[in-house]
Amino acid sequence: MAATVLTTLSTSPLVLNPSSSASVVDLASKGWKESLSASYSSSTSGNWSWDASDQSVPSTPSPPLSNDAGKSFLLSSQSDDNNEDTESTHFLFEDPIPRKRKNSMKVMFKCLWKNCEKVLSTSSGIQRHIRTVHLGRNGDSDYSDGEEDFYYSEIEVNMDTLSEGLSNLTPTSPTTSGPAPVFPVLTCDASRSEPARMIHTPLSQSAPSALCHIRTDHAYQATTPVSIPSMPSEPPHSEDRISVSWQSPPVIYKGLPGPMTQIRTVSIGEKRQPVNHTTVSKAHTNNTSASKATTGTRKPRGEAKKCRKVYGMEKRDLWCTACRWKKACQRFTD
DNA sequence: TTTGCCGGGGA
DNA sequence: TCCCCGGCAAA
Repeated sequence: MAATVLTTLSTSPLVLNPSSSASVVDLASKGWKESLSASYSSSTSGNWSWDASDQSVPSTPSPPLSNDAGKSFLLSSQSDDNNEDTESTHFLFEDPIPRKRKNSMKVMFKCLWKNCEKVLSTSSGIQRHIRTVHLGRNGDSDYSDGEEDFYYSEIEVNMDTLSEGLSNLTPTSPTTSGPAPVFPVLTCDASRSEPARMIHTPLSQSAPSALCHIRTDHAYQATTPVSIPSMPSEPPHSEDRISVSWQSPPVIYKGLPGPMTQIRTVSIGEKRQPVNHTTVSKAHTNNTSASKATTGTRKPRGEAKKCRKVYGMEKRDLWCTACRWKKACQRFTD
């Protein structure tokens, strides 16, 4: 294995700096074995535990990556900065599409299990955590049926503000403002594995609003039955169950004071918003919902289906007159 | 790119 | 007043 790695490294164009080869050799000779035997942190007290040693990714849908090539990438990146290795590993192994790195964003994986806020830096780590701690499975086995995917979510953490956030973060109240977050009610006690998927709501509903912007990757997984490895014991309703879990996302934000962009707080990367909101301060969180009014008196587009959407262009005679005249729909009002 | 609809204008 | 449509902005 080590010889293969070294051979790959010697031919890899990525190793441009000869001075780094020493550490590479060092890592290859003694470090890789340790890094492969994933020792996940089983601390239950800390909400922010950093699992830097875990680099095996047993059950991700990533495209197959050559082991040798992956190792060479991994080792060469390790030689640069040890703190970066988990991210670069994640960068290489987790995402088929290279993630845009903005400032110092870091992708973490947060356990969504009730009363468990464990955050790990690798998906395999969080999967193993869920497998062993919550699902009661053998932690040594890398076998995964994919169920763990439903119990953790990917979050992006701005490392610039993480240290600040850590000082304020408490296990019981991770929010700084706004309504108390509703953590995912997975009803694990009733019947854990089966209905949990069905009940699993879009993750943004459970987003702790202080530091995390939870991506809705699981919505994709939920609507894509292919992504769930088939299991012999899996009941035949799995697809029905999965499709039910996809609710219309805008429902989540009803009753909240402003557009959804306003409930996102500041310390997380501004992925969706253009220039206007990037410099907003921490105290400037929820009550800026009127900022959109600066664009004019145009009322925001409603969520309801309109005549055009419902009937289509070919049945335009069924539209309400307002829709026919390109006015605000009167039939499907909001 | 599609969709909702404002604002304006013709009949 | 009815009807149509250019064009803007949100999705």
